[in-house]
Amino acid sequence: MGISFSGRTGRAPVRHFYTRDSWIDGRAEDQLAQVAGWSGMQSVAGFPDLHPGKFGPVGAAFLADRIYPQLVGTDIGCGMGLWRLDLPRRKLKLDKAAKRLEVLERGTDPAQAADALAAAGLTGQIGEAGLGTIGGGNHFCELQTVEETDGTAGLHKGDLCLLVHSGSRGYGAQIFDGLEDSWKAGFDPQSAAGNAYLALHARAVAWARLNRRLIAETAADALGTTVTPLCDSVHNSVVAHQGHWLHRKGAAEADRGLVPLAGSREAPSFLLALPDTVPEALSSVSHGAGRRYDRASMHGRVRKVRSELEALTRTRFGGRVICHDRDLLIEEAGPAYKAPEAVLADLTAFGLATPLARMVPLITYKTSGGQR
DNA sequence: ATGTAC
Repeated sequence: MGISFSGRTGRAPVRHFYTRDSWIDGRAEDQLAQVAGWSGMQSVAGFPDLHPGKFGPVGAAFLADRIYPQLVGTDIGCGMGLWRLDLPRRKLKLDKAAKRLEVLERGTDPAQAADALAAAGLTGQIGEAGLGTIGGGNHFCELQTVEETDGTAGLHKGDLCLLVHSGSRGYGAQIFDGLEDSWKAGFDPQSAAGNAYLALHARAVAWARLNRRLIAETAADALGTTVTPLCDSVHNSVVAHQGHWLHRKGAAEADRGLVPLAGSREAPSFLLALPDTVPEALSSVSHGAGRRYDRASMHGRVRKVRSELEALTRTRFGGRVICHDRDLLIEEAGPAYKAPEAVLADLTAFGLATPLARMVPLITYKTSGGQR
């Protein structure tokens, strides 16, 4: 028994929006319960892509009367954007396109980056380095083709799309790392520290959004075409929500209409429509399939012989994976992820989402760089 | 997650 002076005492309610059909790591559920006991926590929602994270689980939303930067993490503003490519499938030569996407390695050139940042209202102390680059980990730029759709989102069967998963690169990390350790672990939103963090957080979100757009535009330009934006959804952030602070960690915004649900290089992705009619889901929804196996354990699941590594660069859709970093190729292999179909089935069963389109990967671009 | 800490 204890006394808390910050609103709710005791454990916040935890709602999970998944069934036993979506494989959930018990350690992630332990993390969910643990965070529900943090000071000022009001309500917690876990989604079917739930998996363990560093300070708390990924694939969850947390409503609190305090701000917890560590729940957002270092990659403030990370998200997924989907663009339709103005290029017919028949004009696409896979290997040639894969080669052309190597321009993504360079990022936006400094002069153009400065202009783009200024146009986005981002001036002053702000990182230009890294703008227009994908980054590491689970980030990618994926060329996909629409296999199935009802046409309502302006997509048609056979259309080409770009799904970009990236974030605020060094800029967001610099903001998080610059916080006092005690602030990382939570602070009062009314404090000067709270306001300073929220201002920097807003800049990182804008930076990350711009980054995804520049990646899509650069990729389209390299392929000799242009893009039309469909949606862009942030999944690492904190925003004001019903008089409290809503933290999303690997959870997409369900109050902005459409979001992409990323599959993997070996599984389809979906475009979702979101009714946002279930208050306990905290206006949030899954951002992807979610990890099944952690990075370290993936190394024990792949035999490091040339034939097996080579096989990881070809997908069951006849697609290509461009990843010249051997460790990353293994850690992000298809089997590392849950089945997005199971995640989608749970989301629809709980009334959180309706699929509008199903896309399969043709080129999953990670990096042309060497080993790490 | 990070022009990466140990």
